[in-house]
Amino acid sequence: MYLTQKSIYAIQALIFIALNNSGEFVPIREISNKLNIPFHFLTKILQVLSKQQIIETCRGPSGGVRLRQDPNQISIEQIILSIDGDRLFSECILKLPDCGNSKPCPLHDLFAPIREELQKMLSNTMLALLVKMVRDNQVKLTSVTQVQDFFPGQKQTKKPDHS
Amino acid sequence: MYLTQKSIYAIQALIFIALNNSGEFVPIREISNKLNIPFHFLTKILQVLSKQQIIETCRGPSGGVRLRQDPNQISIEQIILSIDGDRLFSECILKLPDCGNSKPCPLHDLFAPIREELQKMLSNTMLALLVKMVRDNQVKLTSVTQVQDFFPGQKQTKKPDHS
DNA sequence: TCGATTTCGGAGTCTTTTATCTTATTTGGC
DNA sequence: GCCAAATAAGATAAAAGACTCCGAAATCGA
Ligand code: SF4
Ligand code: SF4
Repeated sequence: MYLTQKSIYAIQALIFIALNNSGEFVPIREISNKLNIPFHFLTKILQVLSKQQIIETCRGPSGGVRLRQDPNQISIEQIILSIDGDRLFSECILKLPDCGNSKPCPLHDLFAPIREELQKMLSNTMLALLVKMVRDNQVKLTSVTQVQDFFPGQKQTKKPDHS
Repeated sequence: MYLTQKSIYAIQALIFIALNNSGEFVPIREISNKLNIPFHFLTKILQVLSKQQIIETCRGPSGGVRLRQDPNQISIEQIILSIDGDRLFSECILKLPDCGNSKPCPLHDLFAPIREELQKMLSNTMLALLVKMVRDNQVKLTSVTQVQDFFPGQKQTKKPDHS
């Protein structure tokens, strides 16, 4: 598994939060319900993202979470690093006990470039791009739900580019 | 983690077995000792490789395991597929519940090419290459041991290409 | 044949990850 | 002040992965 379940949930949740970036706080319960993410598990993940200054939280009625940074400034790499650390970008494929640059294992020279390419791709992909793709219904955030179902009254606040 | 511990052990063990491809059987206990792989765990891994026709086994005194195929015909991809299945090459990075080609998730188009490149690299890398690199001491199979320590009397049976 | 050696195969244990439950603490509105 | 709504935090449980144990079966040599 490339990412831990935590990172996967974090990315999905942040897309959902960014979809509703009207400045209001989104309740964690709503994210949990709409995306089918275990509630208490999700709260702990969002607490980490809060400490990393990616989101801010507010307790009490009409509380919840919202982005602290511009979605154009949040890379997927950054989200993964916040939750999983640099495991995905530093771990090798063979994991020899004493590996490192000084003692490369058989696959090092073949694998390192691919790992770097993966990291570059993720650092160049901003949260805003994923949000746009979901908003335009080019891709789906969950298996059965479309973006209109998340915000029934809203329905494409941006100008529809087609049809 | 890219590979399971099982696959990592399998690759390391196969390199070790191929290093000693004199036609004799290598006892699993020896592999376990030299490479610091838990013995009973390794036993089960090798049983799978045996069923996959990659190695053959022999019980009793002077028994053990040996390659059934030419190391030039065994790809790293094949080893991984035997142990882990195609998880590494089919799983997505976001793992949406109902994902697939028909309903791509936001990262699909960005991630799929990298995953394919990884698979291509692993299918093009044959066990024999890793064996050669270890034999030439370009890389190490374990943290502290060199190839001479594995087979003290042997010491470069192939003609030394350098020095 | 007998005993030692080695793989085979099933069941069980330990550890990490994932998920749940329960109890605080904060916030806003009346 | 009081209640309801929401996050914070710690303890607990379930699931998966990694590893161990034990008895059985095969093989070889004396
Ligand atoms: S030497 Fe390279 S490929 Fe080998 S374990 Fe270390 S980082 Fe991974
Ligand atoms: S759509 Fe593609 S990237 Fe998304 S979960 Fe499926 S395979 Fe992975």
